[in-house]
Amino acid sequence: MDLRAPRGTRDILPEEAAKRQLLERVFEDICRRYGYGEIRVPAFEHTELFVRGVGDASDIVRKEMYTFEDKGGRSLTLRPEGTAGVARAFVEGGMSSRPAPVKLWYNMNMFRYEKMQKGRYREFWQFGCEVFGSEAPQADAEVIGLLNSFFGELGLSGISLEINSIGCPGCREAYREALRDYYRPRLSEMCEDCQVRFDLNPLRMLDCKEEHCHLLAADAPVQLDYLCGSCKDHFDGVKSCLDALKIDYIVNPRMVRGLDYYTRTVFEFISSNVGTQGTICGGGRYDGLIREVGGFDMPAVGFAMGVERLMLEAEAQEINLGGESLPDLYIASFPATAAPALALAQDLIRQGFSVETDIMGRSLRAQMKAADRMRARFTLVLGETEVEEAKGKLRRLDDGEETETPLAAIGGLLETK
RNA sequence: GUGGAAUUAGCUCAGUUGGUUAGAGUGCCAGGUUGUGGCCCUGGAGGUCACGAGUUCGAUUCUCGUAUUCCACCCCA
Repeated sequence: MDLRAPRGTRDILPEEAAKRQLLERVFEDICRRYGYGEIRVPAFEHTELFVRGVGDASDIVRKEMYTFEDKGGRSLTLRPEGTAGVARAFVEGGMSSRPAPVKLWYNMNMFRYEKMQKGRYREFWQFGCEVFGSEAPQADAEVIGLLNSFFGELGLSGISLEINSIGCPGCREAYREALRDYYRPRLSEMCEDCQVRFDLNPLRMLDCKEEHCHLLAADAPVQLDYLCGSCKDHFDGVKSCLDALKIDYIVNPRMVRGLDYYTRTVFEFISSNVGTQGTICGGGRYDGLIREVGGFDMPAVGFAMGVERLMLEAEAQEINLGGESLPDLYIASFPATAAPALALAQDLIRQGFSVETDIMGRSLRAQMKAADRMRARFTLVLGETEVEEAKGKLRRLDDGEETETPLAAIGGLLETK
């Protein structure tokens, strides 16, 4: 029996948990300032939600879902992404009757059955935002701007933004046909995957890595040339907003996202520090999804960011995410004064300080070593004399300076020294 | 899902051309006398050498399988 954590899952030990907490705090705070409210949705949903929402042509639905049948015979799936569930909750919770736009953020774990690699896990976490109810390019620009602010506040740099427009269903169909017309005479030269993609989703043929397919893609027609008037205007609107926000971007006409629900704007934030899993964040517009999951027509735009990839990026850029919480005071004691020491520690903890005391039954010397090792700011030796006279010496560990003080005044000294 | 590499102490790694009780550094615990940390010294705990089979008198070492991780694809966050 293998008792290790299952493939693709990982433990987050205290040091890493503290760092992630910092990322979470920064993200939450940014979202709050941009006017987004938090949403939490179930970790599993009816399988059909993801099949309809994410799309049965997507790799996620075709081969990466953790699907199981519960004891009631329902087919359920651990969420492989957040948007479908959030969209479902938006409809089910009657949020479509709230004043538009409705702006939501989340921080949730996701599950995909994938082969492991650095930055790619079977259980992973995503920060995400969704804006419901606005068709305007300003909404697209706002979520991109939020991300840009987020990376900026973390001190991350060198993350490039790529954008594209894949059009609405109308102009996309025109483009699909143009693509098929281009590829049809060349189909026999192409790889097996692409022959499948030809019928299923010819857009995916564009970023095939097979050498020959890749060469053919270079001359293939580009979606941007097939945008209808309103989609073109929309894309121009997004770009001019990004310009106004002074956000650099690269238009990548070959970018295709893996989820079927996207319309018009798609974008990725890409880093070179995360190995081949360089996409830290991906998003776009999904104007048809709300109807797909049972609501009325409702435009929406959002993104999801891989928290583990963000961590790798922060680590690579040597961003200080903190992670250590040091005690203000270590109270050393003797067997006869161990109980009063515990009581004094409790008292100071209730005053808001971080205080450690010996729960190992160690010698004084060993307690001092322990205090040093955990890098406590101060120590106080609480012996019988100190207890009787209700005063003691507060010793600052970095320079050894000692201050005589009544025990009742320790809190004040910890604050000022 | 395809191809390749790796797996020895909590961590980073040596090592065994197949042969008694498997090593280092670091970390951890204790001690270096009676109430004071960092440096230093001494001692200790901790490994079924990833797991399971096979070959062999004998396997941590060779072979196969499995698991896990990593790399390149695929794909994505």
